[in-house]
Amino acid sequence: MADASSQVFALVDVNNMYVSCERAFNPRLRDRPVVVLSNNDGCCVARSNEVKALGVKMGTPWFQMKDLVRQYGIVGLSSNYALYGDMSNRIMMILRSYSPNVEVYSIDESFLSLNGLGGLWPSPTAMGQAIRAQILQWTSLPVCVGVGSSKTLAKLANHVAKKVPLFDSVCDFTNMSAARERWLFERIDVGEVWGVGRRIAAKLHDMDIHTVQDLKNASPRDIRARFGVVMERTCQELRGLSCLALEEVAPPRQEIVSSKSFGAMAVSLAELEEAVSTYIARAGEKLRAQRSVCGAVHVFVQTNPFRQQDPQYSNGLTVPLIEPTNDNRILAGAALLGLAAIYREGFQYKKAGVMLMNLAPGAIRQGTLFDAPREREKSVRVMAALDALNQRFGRDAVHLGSAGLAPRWAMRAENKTPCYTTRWDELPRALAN
DNA sequence: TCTGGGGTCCTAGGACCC
DNA sequence: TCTGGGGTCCTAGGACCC
Repeated sequence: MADASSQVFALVDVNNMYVSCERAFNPRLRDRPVVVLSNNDGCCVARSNEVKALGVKMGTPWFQMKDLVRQYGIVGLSSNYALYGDMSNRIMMILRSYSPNVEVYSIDESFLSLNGLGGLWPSPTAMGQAIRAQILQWTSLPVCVGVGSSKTLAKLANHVAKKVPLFDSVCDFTNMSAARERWLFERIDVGEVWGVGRRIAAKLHDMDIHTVQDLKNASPRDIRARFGVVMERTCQELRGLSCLALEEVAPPRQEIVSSKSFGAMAVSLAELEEAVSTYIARAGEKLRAQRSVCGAVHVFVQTNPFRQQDPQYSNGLTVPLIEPTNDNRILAGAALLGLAAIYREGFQYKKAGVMLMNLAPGAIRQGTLFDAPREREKSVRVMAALDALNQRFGRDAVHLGSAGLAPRWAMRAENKTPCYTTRWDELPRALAN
């Protein structure tokens, strides 16, 4: 077993994955600026290099790009996740022929352990170029390869491979002179480091830590005091001390979410029920596929936060299950029960979703059928009581459930209203007080 | 008019117990 | 009258990732 100081990792990452997949099957897209769009063709989730060069950010709404689309002939494509998943699998198969130790990190990225493979290749760079050529030939997808003595360094090397043409898409920090590495690190913003997001980058800048080299030079103790153990690890990894191991087998999910924005607003409870039933079916499939049972079902709904002129409402409720299960009828019963409790008339709903929580290992299981009609009637009585309270204390003085599990950005304004939070099973007691 | 859909980990603070 | 302290569990929230 190699010790931490002699680890070598490679990160293989597909350039502009979704766009490249589309181009693989439609060569006419190769010389054009292309974006792939999210659900309902709402936002841009992948950009070709031409579009990045125009300054279009990840997540830009499609309708805000109309001028650029006219001016530069940008092609907008609806996403095709089945295709991307299939292409991903092909790449991962190729990578497994290069190293027995592969961690599939995301749909377009994998870490490889290169430990003990030194004798097979003249250098990691030669291996990286071989990988790149084979993937290009077999799938038409362009990849970049970064090599480093920690995952964080491999990530950073991958960034350099992408940005600096001199490296020809493969960058190896493990065979680079200290001076050259330092020269590079002094010219890369600290925000490019894996684990340093917008907020932390801003704080680091305030501390006069601007470049990768600055962070590498910082004292891990200070970093830990200011940012916690995660950033301390990042700092150590930059110094070449591997703290994050290769995770070859994906652990089972700890929660499973299924949610979607609606193309057209939903108004009635029946519309939301239909959507939520679909989400439960999808989440339940994933739950059973990983052979887990679920201890609680969270359901949430939300109006369109971008339409501030409309009355806003967002709410969520966690319904604990008496016994953990993966029986779809029970999951659906619980979700619909929760939905009935948080549904309010008079709003235009933009989004709904479910989250399966408190997951634990468990076999496929049949449960007792939920007595939905009776529970539903109970929830209607509870909602009547809540409405009475709200009439007495002013509209929306009392909320059911906690909204915290729905997307935060949409919730903040809403949460400023006095909010009474409770769990479904505690509701009768709460109402009695 | 039109604004994605998933996940993870860590921490602080409160409830509760002894 | 004097009014502890440590451990554990849970939740909400903040940060990050793709």
